[in-house]
Amino acid sequence: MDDIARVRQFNRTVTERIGALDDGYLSRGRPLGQSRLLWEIGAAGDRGAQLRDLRERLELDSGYLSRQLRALEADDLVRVEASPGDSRVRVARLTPAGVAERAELDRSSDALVGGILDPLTERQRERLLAAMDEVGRLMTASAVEVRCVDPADPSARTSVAAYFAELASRFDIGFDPARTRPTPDDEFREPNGTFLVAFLHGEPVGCVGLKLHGDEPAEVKRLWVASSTRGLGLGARLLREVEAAAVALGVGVVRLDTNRTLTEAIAMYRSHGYVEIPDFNGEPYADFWFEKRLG
Amino acid sequence: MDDIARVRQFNRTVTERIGALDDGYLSRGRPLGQSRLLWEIGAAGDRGAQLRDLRERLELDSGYLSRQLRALEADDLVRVEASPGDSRVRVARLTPAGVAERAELDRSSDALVGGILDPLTERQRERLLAAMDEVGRLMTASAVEVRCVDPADPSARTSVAAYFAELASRFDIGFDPARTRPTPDDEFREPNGTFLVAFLHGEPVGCVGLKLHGDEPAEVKRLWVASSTRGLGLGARLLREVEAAAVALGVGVVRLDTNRTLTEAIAMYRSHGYVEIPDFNGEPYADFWFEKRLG
DNA sequence: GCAGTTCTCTGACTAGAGTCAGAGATATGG
DNA sequence: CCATATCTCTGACTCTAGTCAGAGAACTGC
Repeated sequence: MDDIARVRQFNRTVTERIGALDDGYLSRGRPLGQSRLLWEIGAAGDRGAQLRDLRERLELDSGYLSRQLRALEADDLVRVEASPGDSRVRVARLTPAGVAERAELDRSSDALVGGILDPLTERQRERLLAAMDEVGRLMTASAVEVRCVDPADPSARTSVAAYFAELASRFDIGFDPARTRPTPDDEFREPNGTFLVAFLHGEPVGCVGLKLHGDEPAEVKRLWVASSTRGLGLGARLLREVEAAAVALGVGVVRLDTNRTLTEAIAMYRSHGYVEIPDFNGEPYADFWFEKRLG
Repeated sequence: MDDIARVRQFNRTVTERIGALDDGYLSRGRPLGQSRLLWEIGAAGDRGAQLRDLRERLELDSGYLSRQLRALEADDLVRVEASPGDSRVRVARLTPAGVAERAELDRSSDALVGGILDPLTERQRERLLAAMDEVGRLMTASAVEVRCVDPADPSARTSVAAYFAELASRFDIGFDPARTRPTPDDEFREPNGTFLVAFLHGEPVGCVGLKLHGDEPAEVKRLWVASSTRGLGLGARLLREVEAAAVALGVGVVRLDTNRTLTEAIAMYRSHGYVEIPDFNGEPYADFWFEKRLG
């Protein structure tokens, strides 16, 4: 059976069994959309959910959301009030009856999950859960999109800020961005370089910069992966993509520096064909320097 | 994270990514239901699909199906004709345009699957596919339902017939049901015994019989698993369930006989606590006899 | 304080999915 | 051949989901 047929087969089996999980919501005699909304509002807890957040998260039309909320209010499950700060914004909260109803939804969904797990032996269950984790992880990995982005773009800014914060927490000597060798935005822009950001559901979850040095080897910098997406092979993917971008810009050799506390990164560089070289840039926070010949 | 949360997490990730596969059908500007129907009719090939089969397989209302077909006929994708044998029954076939359209649907669905697989490395892809196979297999296993059934029920009859056919093809000396020790239906009925059938999507895919012998050990017979559902642990499950049924009927010890060519079965008996004993029943086709003390 | 923007709501739609009752044609068992 | 069952079709519905335009209140920057 070829790859595509295997995915299709998976699709059939899974939608049939997992689709039943939605029935748990339907079984409470409420349209699916309203149940989902109820669940989502409850997830926000006591401080309530702002309507605009709900709209964005569930991708609902504003008129549609409004009507759904009205229906839930009519059943006394939800109360919608103006936000204290900005009274254009409205906030939805569950009533006690709504909280109870949501708990009930949870219970019937749990029961359906139980219907999948219960017929299995302990060992089968463990294997199923492990395989589910693997599928989830790899499908998430494949949902990540890497795009070339201007270094002044908000997504690049937040990525670099997160990168610096990460360094500050990992380096045994702390990290002060002012002490590192500065890289103006322009050096990460073509034709001087490039900057890639990885997005998952529209949120930046990783980045990498490339800085050209004329005929000298180019430099890979700011390689960062959000802690929420570790273990998806995203670091390696960013490295591959930045190398491809370098090749496209006519680069033959890339270099980078790294700190001794970033052990996974060091291992990754080594396993991707990077070889250690002497200090080439005098970066104060670096302990190791690597180089790779491309193509 | 507990088991249920893991399943939920899987559900979220998978429905989001896999749900996109349905969009491939929608993208052809036709309602999803009609595309699915088109696909299903095409799967039946040249001899066409009987409407009643389609109705059952897709669980459609007869009026609804009729209308959908009319729409497909209007687009000249499908032709519906009376069945030659029984002209109440009607048969749907794809026109050449329908065949082309179905191929197009396949292609756009392939492209979406590619969108999941392509961003991954070769190794990740292999791990994803293997995990998908595992999830599919175990979810199928958990969808199997084992029920106590009357031995004269059609599901029991077809199971036993398949069991005999299997023996005939596996035994090196062939198998003639007339030569084996006969077991009248009544001996598989309470209070003389019981008969369990495993169902998957309503179809029998396995069975096992239990025959009491008063104070003597009870006998497990007709343990069969359809070749389509091998590797799901269904044999072990039937064995567990028949043992539980035996205990419920007050049985303390069960026995069974088997043929030397059924090596997986023999291995399974051993690993489930069965110990070899001398011939206890003189069954002509048996080479090994086993016993297990229950509870 | 005014122009423009943001946020929510209402009203008026469309489309797909599915249900139900009953009619009409065709087979089957006695 | 007649009563009964099977199969498909039509007409008349309902519900959910979702879209679009525009009104009105509240905020923001100048």
